[in-house]
Amino acid sequence: MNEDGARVLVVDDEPNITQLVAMALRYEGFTVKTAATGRGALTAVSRFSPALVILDVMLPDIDGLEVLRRLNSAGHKVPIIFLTARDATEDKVHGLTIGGDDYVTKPFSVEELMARVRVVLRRHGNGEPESGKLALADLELDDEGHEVRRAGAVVELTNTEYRLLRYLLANPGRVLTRSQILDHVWHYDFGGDASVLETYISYLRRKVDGSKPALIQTVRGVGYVLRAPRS
Amino acid sequence: MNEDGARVLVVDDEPNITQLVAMALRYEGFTVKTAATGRGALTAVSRFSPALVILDVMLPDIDGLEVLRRLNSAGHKVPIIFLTARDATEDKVHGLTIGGDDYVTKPFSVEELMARVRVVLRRHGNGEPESGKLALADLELDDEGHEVRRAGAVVELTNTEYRLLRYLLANPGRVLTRSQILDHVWHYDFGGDASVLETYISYLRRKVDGSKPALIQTVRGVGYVLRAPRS
DNA sequence: ACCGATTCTCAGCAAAGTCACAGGTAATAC
DNA sequence: GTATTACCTGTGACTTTGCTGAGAATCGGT
Repeated sequence: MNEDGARVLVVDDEPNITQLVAMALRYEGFTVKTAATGRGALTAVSRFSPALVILDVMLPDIDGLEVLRRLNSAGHKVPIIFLTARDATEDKVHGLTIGGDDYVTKPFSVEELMARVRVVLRRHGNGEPESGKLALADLELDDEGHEVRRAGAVVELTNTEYRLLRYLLANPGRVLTRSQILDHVWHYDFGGDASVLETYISYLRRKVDGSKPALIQTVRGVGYVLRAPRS
Repeated sequence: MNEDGARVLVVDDEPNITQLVAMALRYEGFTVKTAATGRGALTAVSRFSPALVILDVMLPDIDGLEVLRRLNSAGHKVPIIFLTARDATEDKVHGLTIGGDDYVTKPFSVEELMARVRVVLRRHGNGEPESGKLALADLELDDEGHEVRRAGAVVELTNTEYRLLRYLLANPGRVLTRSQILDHVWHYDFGGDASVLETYISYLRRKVDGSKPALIQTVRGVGYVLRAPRS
């Protein structure tokens, strides 16, 4: 997927999160290391020299922004994606992430974070050499422009619709269970009614499948697949 | 089947369940340990370091979700499949299954649970390197796409039909007794009339064998086999 | 603080799947 | 050949699952 797998360092004090993120990154072919503290992050950066750091702002010892400052003054130019709670600090992070950096508010969905990772790595010429496009039959999805086309015509999607479609499209012909989809596309602590998924499938069908042959297929009792209509 | 047999830990307070599940897993080539309590699970994880834990949510001492939390905060990165009653707690489980985790509602069928085990282990790159496909003569079954083909043509099956066929196909040429089949394919507490099986064999014959040479064969007084018609 | 867009809940409906039953057919025993 | 048993399959009631519309809650931008 990535030639040799770009190196990514994930720093968070909750093992839940590092585990979740590390797994998703490995699945996409990256080489991943994790750390739980600011100090740990600093040493890991110099030892592991990652192409990207995913860094929680709140850490038990040195906070994430301080880590950024120290990395900068030590001359390390690694891009960072901050993880931050959705509150006032958000603005502070905003101000400081002027480099190639970015930030994602907790709780995020896996698809959301992976999207940022792709953007940041591409911007640094480090990422996958892939086109950033997914396609199946006459359906195309372009990550760069965040655009979807069916038979050449642009389809306007909301963010959630887009992430859902992207996840399905990234696994063509493979049945994804409800819980897999909910785990990838919805916030990791989403505790709500699992029927949102059905609602969004319904939205997607209306917008993407419309009158055309149906690509989004239900596998009753199991989940959903995206696949070219058979015969 | 699995190279050296990945280790799986099964935790439930009903010995019935642990026995049933352990047996099925051993049959598939896994190395299995069981525990009956949350504490037991925690120590077993550190001693046995399984590649997967199957964990009941309701346990006499520490509940399953708490076990997950403790494992995480202890830095153990083992994926978990939760067993849960089909009620409101289902949603709660969702929020916490953020890793590569999954859940199965009780009462489940063995085939159902094994399907999840395969998915989770594959997702973690731990599982069998197998293709996820089964075949016999011109009959193919593809787990990823949940698709069955006979002589290349897709055969539309319901979920129960699929599980039944899969079980037969996983044991080609081997006669499976009625009770074996009922135990594997139907919910473990299925108390109904054993003649459902005949009904489903009938469905399968119509859909899979159709006009073609019959692969599904009755062994009168014993059970059923799937085997290539002998000349 | 407002307004529009988006996300999510909920409930009713429609469709599909599951299972019990019963009468029919085929195999086996005597 | 007939009786007996095991198995097959059509019918239909019941259950489960998924789809969709309507509207409440939330988010985001001005």
